[in-house]
Amino acid sequence: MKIVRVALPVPLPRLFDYLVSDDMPLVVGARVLVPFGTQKKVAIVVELPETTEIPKDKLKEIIAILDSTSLFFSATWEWLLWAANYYQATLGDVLFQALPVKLRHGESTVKNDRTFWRITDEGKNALWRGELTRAKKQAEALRCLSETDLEKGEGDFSSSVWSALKSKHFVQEISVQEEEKSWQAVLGNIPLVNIDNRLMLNKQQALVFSQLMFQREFNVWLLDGVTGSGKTEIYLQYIEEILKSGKQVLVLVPEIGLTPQTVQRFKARFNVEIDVLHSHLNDTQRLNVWIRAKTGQSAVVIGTRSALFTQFANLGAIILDEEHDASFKQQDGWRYHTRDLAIVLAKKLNIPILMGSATPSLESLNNVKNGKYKHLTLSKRAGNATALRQIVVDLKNQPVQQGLSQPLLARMKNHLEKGNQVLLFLNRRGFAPVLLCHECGWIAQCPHCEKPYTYHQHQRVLRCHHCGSQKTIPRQCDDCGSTHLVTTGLGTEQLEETLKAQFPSYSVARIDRDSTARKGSLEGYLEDIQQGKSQILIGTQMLAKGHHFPNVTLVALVNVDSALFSLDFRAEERLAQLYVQVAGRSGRAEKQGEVLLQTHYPDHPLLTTLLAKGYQAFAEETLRLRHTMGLPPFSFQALFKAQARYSESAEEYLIRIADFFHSKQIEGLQILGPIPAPFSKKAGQYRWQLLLQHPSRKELQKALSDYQQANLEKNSQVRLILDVDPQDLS
DNA sequence: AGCACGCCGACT
DNA sequence: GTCGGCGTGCTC
Repeated sequence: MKIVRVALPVPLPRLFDYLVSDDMPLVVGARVLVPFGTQKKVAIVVELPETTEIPKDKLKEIIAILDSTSLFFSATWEWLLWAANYYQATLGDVLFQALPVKLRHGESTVKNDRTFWRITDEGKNALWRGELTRAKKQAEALRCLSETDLEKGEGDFSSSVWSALKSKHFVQEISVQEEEKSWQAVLGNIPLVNIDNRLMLNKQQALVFSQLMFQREFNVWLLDGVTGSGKTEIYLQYIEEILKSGKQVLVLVPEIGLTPQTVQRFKARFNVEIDVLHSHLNDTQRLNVWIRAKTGQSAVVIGTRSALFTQFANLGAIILDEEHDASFKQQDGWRYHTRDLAIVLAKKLNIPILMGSATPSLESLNNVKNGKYKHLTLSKRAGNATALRQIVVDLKNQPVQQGLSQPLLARMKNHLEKGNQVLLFLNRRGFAPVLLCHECGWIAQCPHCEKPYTYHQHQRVLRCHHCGSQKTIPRQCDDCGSTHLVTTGLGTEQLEETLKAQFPSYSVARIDRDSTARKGSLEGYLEDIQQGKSQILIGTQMLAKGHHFPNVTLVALVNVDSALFSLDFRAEERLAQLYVQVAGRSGRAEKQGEVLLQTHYPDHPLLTTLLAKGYQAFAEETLRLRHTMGLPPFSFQALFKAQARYSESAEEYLIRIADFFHSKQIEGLQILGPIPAPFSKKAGQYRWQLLLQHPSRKELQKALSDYQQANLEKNSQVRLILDVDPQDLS
């Protein structure tokens, strides 16, 4: 008997040892079926150790071997082990999340035969004679089949329709054994590219492309291009080069970027197999894409963050669009950043990664500065665009109704009466309310941290989320003595109500996480907007990306102040990105576009820089500020989040962790907190957080692994999440 | 995460 | 009397 060490899909930070008879062929990276407690579980072999510390009588024997070879290529395997270590995740979590659901449950990696519905002669006759008048759906399905076979599970007919047709012998199941042909073999002599769809590059694009086109080795390229400057065309032509060299390409896009139009543009360009990993796929379809990529049948895979874990027989390049996008950060399970992991993968595979954005993250711009990334710039818009009018509304001393100023209401009325659409942005997510003076703009700040206090409505206190101190709500402004103190921050629902009352003759659509929670409902909303069914649109960041609304002529950022004075140091960056994207939305059509910002601080230096000099200048100034304050990217962070039924247990747990790090006396390590999380009570659970910060990534990593090794006593009452490189501090 | 075990309340 | 609620503890 030999020993086999496996990872299991359980949230336990350790591996488990089993026995297997000597003659059983077993390799690292293969799946096995093991007894676990009273149940059977699929596990992944991680090691074949000589010895074990587990007493022999406790070791159980594995039940079965599920794979004869590793499921992972060796570079991918090393990459996943690295990722688990870096993000302090369990190997079980990482390895299992990297597999399609069907493989997690032990299904075979050999693709099932595809089954199709085919019409029978009886069915044809029935259709001819016009039977099935009482079963409209069945008749419709038959009509579809009379044209072509339909794959099981495809199409919009329910399974009950098919089973009814089958029992009438009108249809039969046809099973097709699919050949595993590489995409090149399928392509054969057909030309790779549909030349008709290839666009002519302008001078600037051609310059950028000439730098890229022969790149085959690891390098990070940041394609910094304004909206409409033709980034996608650069991607397409670069993909063409990679495909010509016989290699595959992975294209990663933000959640919102995977629209049918985007996919269509890729499919229309190339005559090769392009697989799309979108949220509507079922488990079988996902498994098929995984198999097709791993066996070299697909040439290009396009998908959102989880597509990063697709394995490729021969990957030649990674393209990551909208590099700055927040949806690339996985926020549950193990918390990885798609961009950062993609770069590590590219390095392991020694292939180039091309990232694009009109508003690159400050992290990436800093990496350009220090020479880690190569910078490519597209500054010219391909089409002609009308200039955008910027309007800043100073809210000081303005009558404001539910966050809406008179000038804004007047502009809205004006645009609506011309038959145009109006878009209001409320960047509520991640912003905590602050208390400010409506007359002079003074902000209630913690005297120790010089950070704004967070306004807690229920407890009627101001609390500093940096040091945890709190104070009662002042009645007067410290600067001017005015008693007119207001809070920023209002929800999309509240805004919707107000607007419906203000503009009763127009229809209001609200688009945020809540209203689009249903799968696919976003697409529906977007279509309604395109068709002009709603005139007033309320949205969060998700509306800003990639959608073109030709009839939107006024875009308003309702809530600029909460971003300028947020606890989260990234709020300004996000505001700037939102602003630039929004500006790109409007003014693309023939109609003159306007962008309106509401603020108590029209003279805020970052705001004036952004409006007068643009994103690049804003980014440089913000980076300088981050540098002086020692914030990322000039330091590295790890955030412990604790959730519990009782506030005290969450707090105490984090205090114990904080004490551990204090006792280690690590030079340069900042231990901030624990403090209550900005929205500290959610779903009956209290949330606290503890932030670690260190100027060296290595040192921070060392501190974290010390913590992991110390194996502090757990508290089953408290749920703990560790977020390495958090993107969201609230 | 599951799942068993165990100890208390409201029901056929 | 039992069914089932969810707190606790364990998984090689």
